[in-house]
Amino acid sequence: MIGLSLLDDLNDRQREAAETIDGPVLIFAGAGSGKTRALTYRIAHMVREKRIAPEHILAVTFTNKAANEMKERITRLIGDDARRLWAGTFHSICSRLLRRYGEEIGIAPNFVIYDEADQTALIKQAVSIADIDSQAYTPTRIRWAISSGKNELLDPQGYARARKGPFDEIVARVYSRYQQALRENNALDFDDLLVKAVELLRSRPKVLAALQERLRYVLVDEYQDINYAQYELVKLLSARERNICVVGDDDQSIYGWRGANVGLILSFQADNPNTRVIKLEQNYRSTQKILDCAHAVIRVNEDRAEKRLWTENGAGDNLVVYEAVNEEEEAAYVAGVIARQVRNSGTRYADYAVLYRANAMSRNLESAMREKGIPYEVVGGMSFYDRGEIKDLAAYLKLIFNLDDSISLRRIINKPARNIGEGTVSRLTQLAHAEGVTLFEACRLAGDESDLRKAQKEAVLHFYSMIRRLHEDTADMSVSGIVKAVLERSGYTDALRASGKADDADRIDTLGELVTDAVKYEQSADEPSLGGFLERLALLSDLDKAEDLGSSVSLMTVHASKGLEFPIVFIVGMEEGIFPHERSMADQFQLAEERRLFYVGLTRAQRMVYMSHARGRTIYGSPHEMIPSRFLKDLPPESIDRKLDADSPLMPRMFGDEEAAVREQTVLAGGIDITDVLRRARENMAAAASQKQEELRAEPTVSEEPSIAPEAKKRKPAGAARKKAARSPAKQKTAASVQPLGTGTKVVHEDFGEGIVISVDEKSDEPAVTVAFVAKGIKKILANHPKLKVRR
DNA sequence: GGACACAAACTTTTT
DNA sequence: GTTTGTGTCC
Repeated sequence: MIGLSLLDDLNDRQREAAETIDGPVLIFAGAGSGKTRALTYRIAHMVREKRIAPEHILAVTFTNKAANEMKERITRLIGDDARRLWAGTFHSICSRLLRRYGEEIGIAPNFVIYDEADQTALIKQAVSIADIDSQAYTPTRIRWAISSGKNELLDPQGYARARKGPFDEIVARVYSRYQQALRENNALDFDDLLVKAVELLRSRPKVLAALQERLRYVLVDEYQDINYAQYELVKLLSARERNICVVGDDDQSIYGWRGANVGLILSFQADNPNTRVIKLEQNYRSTQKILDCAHAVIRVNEDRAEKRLWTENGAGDNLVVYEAVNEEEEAAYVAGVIARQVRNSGTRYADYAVLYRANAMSRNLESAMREKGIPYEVVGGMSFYDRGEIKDLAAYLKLIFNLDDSISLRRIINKPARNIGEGTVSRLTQLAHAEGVTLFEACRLAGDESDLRKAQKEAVLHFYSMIRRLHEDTADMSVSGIVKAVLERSGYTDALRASGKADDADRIDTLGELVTDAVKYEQSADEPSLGGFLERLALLSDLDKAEDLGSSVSLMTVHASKGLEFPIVFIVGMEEGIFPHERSMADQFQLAEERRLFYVGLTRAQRMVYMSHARGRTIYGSPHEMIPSRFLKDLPPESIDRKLDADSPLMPRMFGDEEAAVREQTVLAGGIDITDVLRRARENMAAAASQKQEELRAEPTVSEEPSIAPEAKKRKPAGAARKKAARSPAKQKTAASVQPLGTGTKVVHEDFGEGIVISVDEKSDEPAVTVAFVAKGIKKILANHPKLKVRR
C-alpha cells in the first residue's frame, strides 16, 4: 500500500502530525524540522489513505512561493489530484473569494488591487480634501496607521473609538475618506482583501455555509505570523467541521510590526478545546554548534513555548564572529571568504547567502561582490514588479480592466508625454466632481464644456478614445495580446525607443519580460483573464520569482530568508542600532522580535555561519562608531571563533606595498583568529589593568596604544626617522630576528607571558611586532627584544 | 506644460 | 546615500 511506504519516510513526530487529521491540531515546527515534509505527506495521506477529496482541503500559506512549493511536492506524491486542492496565500484566496461573491457586499468583480504606491496617492488626495496639514502627518504614516487598524478589523468608526490622540483623530478622518475613495475607484487595498472577506463571511451566512461545506479541512502554515483579520477568517471557515491544523514556530515570529500576533499561536490551545499539540524538534538542517548558538540566543526570550532543537548531524565547526573596521571592509571580508572557499574548497556560489537587517545594506555587499567577480542575486528589495515601467503598464491594464480606477488613470494619462499636465488633470478632477462622474468619464466630457485649451482638449479626448477602444477590445483578446496592444497603441514603447537612452532600452527589455510573463500566465492558468493576470501582478512579489539562484550568491534581508536554507550563511551588521534595529531597541516586545529575527537568520545555515560587525559605519552619509550587537554576547564562547583583520584599528598600520600584501594574506586566511587570546585576555583583564602602569614604566619599548603609535611615526618628518634609523643598533639584525616572527606566531615574553603575533611592522626604522598577550592585552614590541622568544 | 537643478527630508522588516 | 519636493527656466 502506498500509504505505508509514504509515512515510513517520516520520523515519529512527523508521522503523528501527518496522521492526526480530525479536530484541532497545533504543530510546533522548529526551524529545519521537516515541516513542509510533514505537511505534504499529511495532505497526501488524507487524499490517498483517508479518501478525502482534494477540493475539501484548504491550505493557506503566507507566501506564494510556499504555496507553490507545497503544491509541487504534493503533486509528486499523489499526482494531478493535487491540482484540485485549494492552496494559496491569504491574500490570493480572499481575492478569489471576493471576485466570486464580492457583489453580495457591493464589490464589483472587476475591482483592482491597490499597492502601497496607489494607496499613498489616494491618501494624499484624501488628505488634501480633508484639509489636513500634510507636513506633520505624512501619507506614509497615515497609511501605516490605517493598515494597522484594518489588521484588527477596525472600520473608520471603530478606529475612532478604539484609538485616541491627535494623530489618530486625523487618521480616523482620513481613513473614512480613503475608504470612500477606494469605493469610488472600485479598488481594494491589500488589507481590504482580508477585511472584506471577513465581512462577507460574517454577513452572508449562505456564502459562509457554502464554503464550510466545501472546505472541510483547513490547514494554516506559518501560524505565528497571523494577524487578527486572518485569524478571524480561519476561525469562520473552520467553525463547522473544526478540522483545523495550524503549523508554526513562535520563535520565528518576525512580522509583529505588520500586525502579526504571536499570541494567537500561543493561545490556540486555549481557543480550541481538545487540541492535539505536536512538537517537531528534530532538526535535519544544521550542525549542533549552529543549533547551540541559536538556542543560546532564543532562550533569553520570555513567553515562548518551551522547545529545543536537536540533531543527529555532527557538531560542525565553530561559528565565526568577525570584527571589521567599517562596512566596506566587512563586505570585502565576506566576498573574500566566499571567493577563497569557492576556489579552494569545492563549494558553489549558490551555497552562500548573505543576510542583512535592512535592504539599504545590500549596496556595499554588491560592490564587494562585483569587485571580486562573484555572481550574486539580490532577493527582494526593489522588485521587478516595482519598476516604474512595469507599474506604468500595470496601471494601463488596471484602467482598461476597471475604468473607474482614477489612481491608475492619473499615473498614465501623461505617460508617454501627451501634453496633459497637472493643470489639465486638476481641471478634469473638478469637472468630475461637478458632474458626479468618474475621472475617466470627465475625460469624455472635456471636449464639450471645459475651459481647457484646444490642444489639451484634443489630447484628453484622444487619450479617452484610446483607452475606451482598448477596453472594448479586451473581450476577444488574450492577455498577452492586450499587453502588446497597450504597449503599441499607447505609444509607450515608441517613446522609449525614440529617447535613445540606454536606460530606456533596458526598460523596453523589462516590458518584454512582462509580455513573456503574460504568455506564461496564459499557459499555466486554468482560466486566464486580464483580472487574473492583474491579481498575479499585485500579489506576486519578487521573492516568488527567485527560483534560478542556481549559480550565484544570494543577498537578502533576514526577513526574506525565512523558510530558506543555505550551506553557508553570513549575517552582517551585527551592531547595536542595526541589529537590533534602532527603532526596536526601546521596546521589550520589539526587542524580543529582533532576537527572533536573529534566531531565524542563524537557523538558515546548514554547515556554517559567519557573523560580522563593524567598528565604524557610514549611516546616511555620516560616520558613526558602532557597538557590537548585544545578541553576540549570548553566543556560547566555546562555539565561536573571533576574528579580525590586519587593518583593524587594533593593529598597527603597515606602510608601503606590504600593507596590501599582508591584508590580502589575512583575508585569505579568513582573518586572524584571536579567539583564544581575547578570551583569556578578558579573564585576566582586571589583573592586567592594575599592573599595566608599572609595566609601562619598567618597559619603555612597549607602546600603550599600538594603534596610535605608528600614526604618530607617520607624521614625523622624514629627517627625524632617518636620524633615528642611523642611531639604531638593531638595524643589522633586522632580517634575521624578524623572520621567524610572522603573523600568527606564538611567542613568550619574560614579563608579559604568552601571546600571539598579530602583525609585523618591518618597514619601520626599528622592526617591531604587535603581540596580543593572553594576560596583558595588545602591545607593540621591538622584534628583536631580548625578552621575547618564539614559543613552540 | 515640461524639463531640469537644487534643496530638503528621510530612511526596517512586506503579503 | 537616497528619494522627494520645490523652484526656475525654456
